[in-house]
Amino acid sequence: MLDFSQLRCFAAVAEELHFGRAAARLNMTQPPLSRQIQVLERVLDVQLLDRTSRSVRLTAAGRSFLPEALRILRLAETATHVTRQVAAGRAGVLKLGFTAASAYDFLPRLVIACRNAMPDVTLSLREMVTKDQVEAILSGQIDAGLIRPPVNHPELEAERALAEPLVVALPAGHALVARHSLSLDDLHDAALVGYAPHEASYFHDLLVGLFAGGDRQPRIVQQLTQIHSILGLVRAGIGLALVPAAAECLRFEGVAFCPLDLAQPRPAELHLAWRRGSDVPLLAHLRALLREMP
Amino acid sequence: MLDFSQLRCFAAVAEELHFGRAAARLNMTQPPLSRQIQVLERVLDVQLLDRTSRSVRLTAAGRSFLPEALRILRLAETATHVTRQVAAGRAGVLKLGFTAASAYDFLPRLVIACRNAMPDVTLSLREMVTKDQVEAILSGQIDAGLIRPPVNHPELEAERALAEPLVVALPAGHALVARHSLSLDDLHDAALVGYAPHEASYFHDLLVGLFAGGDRQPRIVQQLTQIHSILGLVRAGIGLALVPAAAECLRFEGVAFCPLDLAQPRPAELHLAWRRGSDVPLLAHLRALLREMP
DNA sequence: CGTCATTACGGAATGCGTAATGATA
DNA sequence: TATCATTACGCATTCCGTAATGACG
Repeated sequence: MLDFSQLRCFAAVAEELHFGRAAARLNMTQPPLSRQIQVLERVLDVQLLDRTSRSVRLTAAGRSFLPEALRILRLAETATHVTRQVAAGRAGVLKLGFTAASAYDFLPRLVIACRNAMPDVTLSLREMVTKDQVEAILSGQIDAGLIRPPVNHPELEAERALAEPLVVALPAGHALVARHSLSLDDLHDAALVGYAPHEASYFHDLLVGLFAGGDRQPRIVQQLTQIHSILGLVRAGIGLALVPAAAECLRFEGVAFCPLDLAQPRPAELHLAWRRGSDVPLLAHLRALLREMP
Repeated sequence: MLDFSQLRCFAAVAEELHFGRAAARLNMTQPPLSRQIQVLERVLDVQLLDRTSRSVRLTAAGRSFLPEALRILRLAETATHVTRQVAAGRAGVLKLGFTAASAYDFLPRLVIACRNAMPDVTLSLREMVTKDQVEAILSGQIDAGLIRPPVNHPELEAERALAEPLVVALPAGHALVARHSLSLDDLHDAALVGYAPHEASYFHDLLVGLFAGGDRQPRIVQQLTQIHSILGLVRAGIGLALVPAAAECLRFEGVAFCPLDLAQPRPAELHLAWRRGSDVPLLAHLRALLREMP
């Protein structure tokens, strides 16, 4: 069967057209080189070289085989190199899930940082809600996911990637638009567009927690899942909404944003989750990258 | 260093994800298979498989290496196949020189016949005058050439590829156009556009031979090299010309052709020439093809 | 305790290098 | 006769297969 060492021998002889020089180039003596070529010719059942004791010339078949041999050798070379890079986490593909809201500001910054730090790495991105990401991580469809906490599946590990403030979204003409900042007290009378308890449980629970213990609860007039849909209702005057600060990136026409003062200034968290004991080398680099991000 | 057998072993295990089944597929026992994988991993300095005594899984590096390994194996397979085909003369490139006149009729027929008989063969064609073709064959720039005889260089061999009649080219309004055929006698008074003695020595000598011994020589009013140029002069009424029958394929406007009766009915020969002892396997097939051509 | 990957070990084959041979100008 | 590819031969290494070991359910 074909053999890399035979290919190297043939390439050397074909380029030198001289067994002695080729052997020197290969750090070996002529006799074994001679035999390697003979074996290769027997394996192929094709004469590659016309040789007398005075001259060595390529046959037509040899001329056709030489570039193929070089190509195979080059391919083997790059394959080993790339594989080492992948093993070291400096190259390859990382399949990453993300929630819609993280795409507004955080994800693009992550992609840019990744491209700068690891140019040979490709992020394969898929938008999914948190629950689907957990499934996808467990089944191996994605290597990691940017999800809303808490991550309490025993097969998963996670760490915080981002914590951002909440802001109040108001319709452009609203009386509170003029304020520099708002507190929860300012919202106690307001109609609020809220989050669906199952599909957007993280923000739903966050809101419930914020208002827990207060005398008067705000009126939740709708419950939605996606932030851009919520802003649409805000714009239509259905109510105000509490959204993560990244929502301001949307520049939603007819919607204004106002900072919200809270005891916990950055309550909206995004975590990176992955399967416990994952052997994807890229993951370690991605986590290092996340920790360095502002 | 990398090894084809290791690649085959890895491919089998990566596809089966089971050393036992992979070993069976490779017609070997598990232990050497195990070691081949270990050696491959040491050569690459990369772990390709995660294996417990209960399960075998690919690592990220292994997933990236598998398609490369398969590609290398496939390439090696096709390279051996193609090389065998080239050696057998059923594939490859044959660099063929040809004279301008042979391109009118003979060369296209040869190309078609070649394509039908040997679909994996490419003819690389170069128009050159006979003298240049001889040089090009000797220097290896072309493998063979369609040239005008005689071929008397000791390093060359040749055989006749084609013998065609001569025809008389006349301007459209010429008195002799009405004739069904002409003889040399009909031309003894005529002005003739002839061939340059050096650049077109074959046709020059042919004409000289034809009229040798006759009482009155025709008047050679011009000496050119290329047939299409000669026909241009014929059309302008400068004189008649004797050209190979293939020239009729040109459909030169304002030029008529008339058969020429000669003792030797097909005096214009085209030969295939090649370097003596050429080892180009395709050449044998091309010669066989030529002999079968009408 | 059964399955499956790995390690241990003995024998065969492969491959190197040195020395001898053969062919060619 | 000098050069250069090939054949001959001895030695070390590699690699297979059988047998033993070890890990995991």
